[in-house]
Amino acid sequence: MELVDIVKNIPHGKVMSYGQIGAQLGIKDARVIGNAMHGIGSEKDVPWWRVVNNEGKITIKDEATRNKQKELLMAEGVEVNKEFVLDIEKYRHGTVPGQKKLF
DNA sequence: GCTCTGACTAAGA
DNA sequence: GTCTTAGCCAGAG
Repeated sequence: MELVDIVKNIPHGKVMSYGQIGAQLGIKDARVIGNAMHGIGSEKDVPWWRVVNNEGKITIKDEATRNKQKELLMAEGVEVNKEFVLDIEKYRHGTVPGQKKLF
């Protein structure tokens, strides 16, 4: 199981948190996910934009990339604020058992 | 090789 | 409540 496989597994219009993905990978550091995600940012085969932090917020440093993610999410019907925040409880995918237990 | 940094998270002060 | 600290892993230099 790789990072890209999990990201690809996210259905259209849904999102997952870095922590969730990290949990499935057995990685205990969610930052790694984002770091790896930066590498696949150019990959159009991977819906990297469906990955946000645990608060449902886009915490990307690069403004251009952040803005692009917002657009892509909104294009899929995901409601994103101007603060780059979405309703994580509403759009979360993966139903992690005890989602905040692992971290 | 080793060190730094980071698209994070949870827990403690 | 907000702020700080620690945890821990993958690339880049």
